[in-house]
Amino acid sequence: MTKPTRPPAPAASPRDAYHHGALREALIEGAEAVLAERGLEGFSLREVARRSGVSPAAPAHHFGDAKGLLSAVATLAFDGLTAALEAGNARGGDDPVARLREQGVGYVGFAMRYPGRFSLMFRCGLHKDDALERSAHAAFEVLERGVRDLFGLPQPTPLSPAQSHALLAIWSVVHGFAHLALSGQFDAFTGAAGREALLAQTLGPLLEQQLLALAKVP
Amino acid sequence: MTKPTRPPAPAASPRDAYHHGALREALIEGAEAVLAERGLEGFSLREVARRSGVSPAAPAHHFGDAKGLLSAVATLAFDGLTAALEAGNARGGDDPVARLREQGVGYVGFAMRYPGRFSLMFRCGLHKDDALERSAHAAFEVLERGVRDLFGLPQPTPLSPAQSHALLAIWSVVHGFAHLALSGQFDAFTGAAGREALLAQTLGPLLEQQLLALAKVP
DNA sequence: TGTACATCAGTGAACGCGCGTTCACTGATGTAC
DNA sequence: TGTACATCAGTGAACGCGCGTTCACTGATGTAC
Repeated sequence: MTKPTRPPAPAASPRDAYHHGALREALIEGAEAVLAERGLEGFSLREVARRSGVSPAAPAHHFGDAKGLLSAVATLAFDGLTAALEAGNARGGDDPVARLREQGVGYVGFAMRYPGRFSLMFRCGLHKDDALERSAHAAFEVLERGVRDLFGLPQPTPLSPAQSHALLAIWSVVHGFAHLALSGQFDAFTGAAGREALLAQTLGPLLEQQLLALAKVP
Repeated sequence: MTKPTRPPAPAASPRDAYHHGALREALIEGAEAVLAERGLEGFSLREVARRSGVSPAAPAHHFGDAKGLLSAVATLAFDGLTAALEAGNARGGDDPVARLREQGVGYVGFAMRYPGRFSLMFRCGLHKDDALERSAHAAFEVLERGVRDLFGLPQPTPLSPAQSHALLAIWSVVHGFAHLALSGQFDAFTGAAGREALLAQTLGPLLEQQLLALAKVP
């Protein structure tokens, strides 16, 4: 969420039918539940309203249309991704390679824990308001900072072409890995170990290997 | 398509309303048009029937349900991807790095030329019949053969763990690049040059750099 | 070669359903005095 | 502190629409004789 507008607490009393107080939060929560359970295909404003216990017209009244609600969810999702990347950074300690590797593990871990949010974030056709752009940019910046650390590059210095390619390569590899893992393409590789093991046993070493190789580009 | 069942030629005469002769092909073509224009969200059997000039019940009658039709489209799409990878191989000449790089360019090029097909291929919830699995496996095998060439590894030899990771990394990086490019995430980088320039100016060098680095893993 | 018949691919009108949207309304809240 | 009133967030019944599916049908094709 962009503004920390904390409503006066969502009173559960049935007499608060009007002026819900936390309708926005309730609708976002409902939308996430629908996305998680039915995916974007099965998403509808009426279903969100049903889960949130409000009238069928409430979501459109509050958010304008489905895109508006989905954009709000995507904004929160980007904030969650940023947090996951920061947590990876922290896990990585002082080694720039380990920090970036753990960022990648955090990226894919986020995607696997919240497939609904993840599929939404990179979907075309959202509203792309300021809040969404800002949250998306914040996530990207964490990744870029990690790459700068890898190359020992201070903030204002522009990345060299090869370094820019390395940045896009790292983003692409974690994004593609997440997408392929979610669509079940790796199930043949992992077998009974399950998708959870992918992160520790496959993605970690894979990224380590790639980052060590890329760290040497000019 | 899995079987080369060539129907006796789709006569255009309006008296051939019954026993269309090429209903399967017409429906697949219609489905691709709908996917390209409206995406998977806007897909419906009725719309496909409308475009194909057949009755609303025809698609379901022939394919069982939407999944059946989409699986047929996905199967053809995997065949197209295989062809794109093979074409890349041919462009690459004798250099294993160049061959694999051009496979990657072919992969992303296919995704950008046919976004509807691409988004469909890695969607969960298709029918996963034998034909689909075979076509998907064929595409993967071209990529795996390219990686074997990179490492100079003959067919029966199993890949080392690091080499398997390299295979997954290459698949992930092209897949993620395609997905991010299609969702417009790279537009900020390319600016006016457009997405077409991404392939030659960014993806090629990016893959070259990554492949040279990966070629050295044990 | 010609006739009778079973098959089954595809029709098209009708169905019930869930959807987004409309619209007159209700009632809690905030402000003016 | 108390009253009157404007505002507007949210209601809920109703709408028209496109959807997948149903079902009795039609007519081209293939086989039997």
